[in-house]
Amino acid sequence: MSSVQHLRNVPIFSDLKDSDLNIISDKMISRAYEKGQMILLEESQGETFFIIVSGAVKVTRLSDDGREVILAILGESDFFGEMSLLDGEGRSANIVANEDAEVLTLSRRDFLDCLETYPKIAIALLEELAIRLRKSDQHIESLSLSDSEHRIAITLIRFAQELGTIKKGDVKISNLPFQQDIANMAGTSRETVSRTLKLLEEKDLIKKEGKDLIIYKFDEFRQLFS
Amino acid sequence: MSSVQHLRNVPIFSDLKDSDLNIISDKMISRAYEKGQMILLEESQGETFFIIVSGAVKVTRLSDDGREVILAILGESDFFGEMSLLDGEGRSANIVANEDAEVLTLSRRDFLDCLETYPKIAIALLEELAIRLRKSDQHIESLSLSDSEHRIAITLIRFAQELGTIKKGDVKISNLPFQQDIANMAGTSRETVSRTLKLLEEKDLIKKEGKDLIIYKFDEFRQLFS
DNA sequence: CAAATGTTGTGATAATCATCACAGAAAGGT
DNA sequence: ACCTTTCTGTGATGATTATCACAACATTTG
Repeated sequence: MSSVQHLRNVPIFSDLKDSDLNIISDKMISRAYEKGQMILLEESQGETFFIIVSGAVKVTRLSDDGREVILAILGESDFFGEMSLLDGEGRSANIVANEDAEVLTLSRRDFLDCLETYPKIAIALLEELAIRLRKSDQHIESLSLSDSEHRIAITLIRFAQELGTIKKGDVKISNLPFQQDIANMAGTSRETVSRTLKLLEEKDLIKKEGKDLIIYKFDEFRQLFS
Repeated sequence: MSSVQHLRNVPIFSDLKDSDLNIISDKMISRAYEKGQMILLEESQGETFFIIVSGAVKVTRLSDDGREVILAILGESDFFGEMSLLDGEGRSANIVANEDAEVLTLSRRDFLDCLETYPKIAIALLEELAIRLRKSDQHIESLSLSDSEHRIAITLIRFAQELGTIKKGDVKISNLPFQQDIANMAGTSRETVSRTLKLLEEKDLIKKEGKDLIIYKFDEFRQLFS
C-alpha cells in the first residue's frame, strides 16, 4: 500500500483531499523497527510525529525501581509523538516496538505547519485527544476502584475494543499480549493475571485458544464489569 | 472583575485581542452553583463549555456500586465540558461544585464557531489537552505502581502544583480537600489517608495546620516519591 | 449554645494480592 | 531435533491495606 493510502486511514488525515495528502506524504520519512527496539526514550526532546504503518508499539512509563507501566498499545493507523510537539515539554513516555513495526515520521516543523495550514487537522486532532483523555479517565477509574479481577477484565475489554473482531456477540482477540503486559496495564502481578484468566475461563466468560482469547457475549461481559 | 478580564486569564484565550475577547465574552452566560450542587451529570448530552470564574469543582466518575473516583479538582480559570463537544460522545464524568462556584458558559455552537474562527484557540486547546493527557498518564502510573504511601504523596504533590503557594522551598496547600476526597483520588481508603498523613508528619515531611498543609522542601519531597 | 451533622484518629480483624519458588509448556535459534 | 529462552501455571507465605467499629473533634444550623 502506498503511504498516501496509509494516511487516508489515519483519522486525523481522513478529511483531506488527495492533493493535500500527497504534499504531506512527501514530507514523511519511512522507518522500520524490530521487536523490542526502543523508538522513543522518555526525557528526550520530542521532535517527531509518528504514524504506524504496520506492527504495534507499546507506550510505557518506567518507575524509578524499573517497573514498567503500560499506558497503551497502539497498532496500525494509530499515531504518537504529538504530545511533546504540542506542549513543548519533554517526552512523558517511552515507546517500544512490541512487534516488528514500520512507521512514517514527520518533523516538528512540518507537523506544526500542517496544523496551521489545515485547521481541519487541528480539529480532528482535538477529537482524537478528547477520545484518548476519555480512555485515560476510564483507565484511572478502573485502577482506583475494584479488585484485580475487575481490573483485568477491564483490560481485556480495552484490548477487545482495540484489536478484537466480533462474531455473533463474541469477541475474539487475536494475539493477546503476554500476561506480563496485561499485568502492567492492569496494575497487578503476572501471577494474578494467570490465576484470574483461569478463573474467568472456569466461569465460562472467556476461552483461551492458543494465542487468541475469546470473550463470550461481549456486551454482557462488559456489563458485568461495568 | 469583568468577564473579559477572566477570559484573559484562561490559557486558551490569552492570545486573543481585546476586541475578539469582547465578542466571545458577549456570548457567554454567567451561572452560579452552590457547594455540592451537580453541574453536569454523566451520560447526559454535552452541549456546553464552562469556564470557572471563582470557586472549585470536582470531576468524578461513579462506579456501579456507588463509589466515587475523583479525576481532578479544578479551580479558577480552569475550564471543562470541552470533551463531549469535541468528540460528540456523551459526558464521561460528573462535575460537582466542590465549593460555591461561579462559571461562564458557552454553547456548543458558539464554542465550535470559536475554534473555526480563531485557529489559535484550537492550537492552544490542543496544548491544554496534551498537558491534561500528560497528567492523566502520571496519575495512571502512580495508581499502577507503588503502595498507598506513594500514591497519597503523589496526590499531595498534585494538589501542591494546582493550589499551592511556595515559601522558601516549602509549599503550603491552603484548604486541603477532605481525606475522603484525597482517598478517592489516590485510590485508597479514607482511614489509610489519615494514617499516612500522620506517618508523613512523623517523618517531618509535612505538617498539618488546621485546614492547611505544608510540604517541607517540596523539591526533595517530590524527588522522594518520584 | 445546644444539637446535629460532618470529619478525623485509631485499634482489631480479615481479605486480597504481591512475592518467591519452581515446574511445565511453548517458541525461537542453530 | 536439540538446546535456550521466554512464557505460563500453581502452591505457600507474608505484607499491605480495606473494612468495621467507635470515640474525639470540628463545623454548621436552628
